Amino acid sequence: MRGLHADTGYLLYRLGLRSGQLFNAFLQESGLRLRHYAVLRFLATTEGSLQRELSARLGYDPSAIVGLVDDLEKLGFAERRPAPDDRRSRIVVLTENGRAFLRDTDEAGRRVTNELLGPLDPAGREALHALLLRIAEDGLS
Amino acid sequence: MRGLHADTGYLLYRLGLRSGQLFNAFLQESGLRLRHYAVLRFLATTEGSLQRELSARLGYDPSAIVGLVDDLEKLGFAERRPAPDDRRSRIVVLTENGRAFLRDTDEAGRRVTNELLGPLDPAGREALHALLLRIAEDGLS
DNA sequence: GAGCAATAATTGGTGACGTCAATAGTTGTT
DNA sequence: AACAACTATTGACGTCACCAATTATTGCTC
Repeated sequence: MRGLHADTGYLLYRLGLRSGQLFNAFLQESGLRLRHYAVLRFLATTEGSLQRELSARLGYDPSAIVGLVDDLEKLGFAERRPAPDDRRSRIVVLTENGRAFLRDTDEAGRRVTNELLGPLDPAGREALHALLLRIAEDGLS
Repeated sequence: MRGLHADTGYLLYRLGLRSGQLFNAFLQESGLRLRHYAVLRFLATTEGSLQRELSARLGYDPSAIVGLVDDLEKLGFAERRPAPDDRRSRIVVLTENGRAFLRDTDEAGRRVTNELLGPLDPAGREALHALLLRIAEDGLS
């Protein structure tokens, strides 16, 4: 009989949970949650994105994007702009406040990752990241 | 500005989600979910365990354990027995049916893991598992 | 150019899940 | 004998993933 942690998939599941919890705890003081942060980080790479695009790239349901962008707009971190070529679409862009927030929290985010990856040396972290990326590319954005 | 997948913690979070979804899909036909499966697998390693112990080792809230063991009892995969030395405690043990279920689904579980780790060669999987184990030992059971 | 399928954002509902507070029964301690 | 600590349990609340339906708009097609 295989042990509890003999399965890589199960390990991933459990560690993913813990990772999400750590991130959410760190974001709590900002009034945001992990999902908001993911949207912000994605917006920072795109110079404006359709909500449909956010949904596809982040893997969140379109209906989830609505509320997330709502919250970010309320905080002044992002805003919806009409798409010039398609009036169905909204283009979500990062505001200057949003950019500042990302700058301010960047270091704290790193601390969280450090805590999570505690027992790993730099080489181990590098290796882990590379392996996860290879899995993620197969299905995730 | 760091990219979306530049952060190992976030990657872990997203892949953990996907892993959980895959496992749940595979378990759906059995009427169980991932959490039940985790309990069964843990029970298979212990020859009887207090609910309190299940909670601590699996990281689920004590109140969650109640429902999980209820379900497993209904399916005949586990049963509660009174603890001889402490009448507050119940000892949860795997039944023969539960053991058979684990045997039957073991191979299907491996298939799920294979799907998840698709792009990785055996050496990569081995390395990933070792790295995850080292992280897991620091906090998880 | 009128009708129609497809699409973007949105709303609403359902079930799983993590978390916390409270309770009943039991144990150990003082 | 009284009281703090502990086990299992119940209940409530908010978040989240998932799915169906709706509105406004676009592009296709006949």
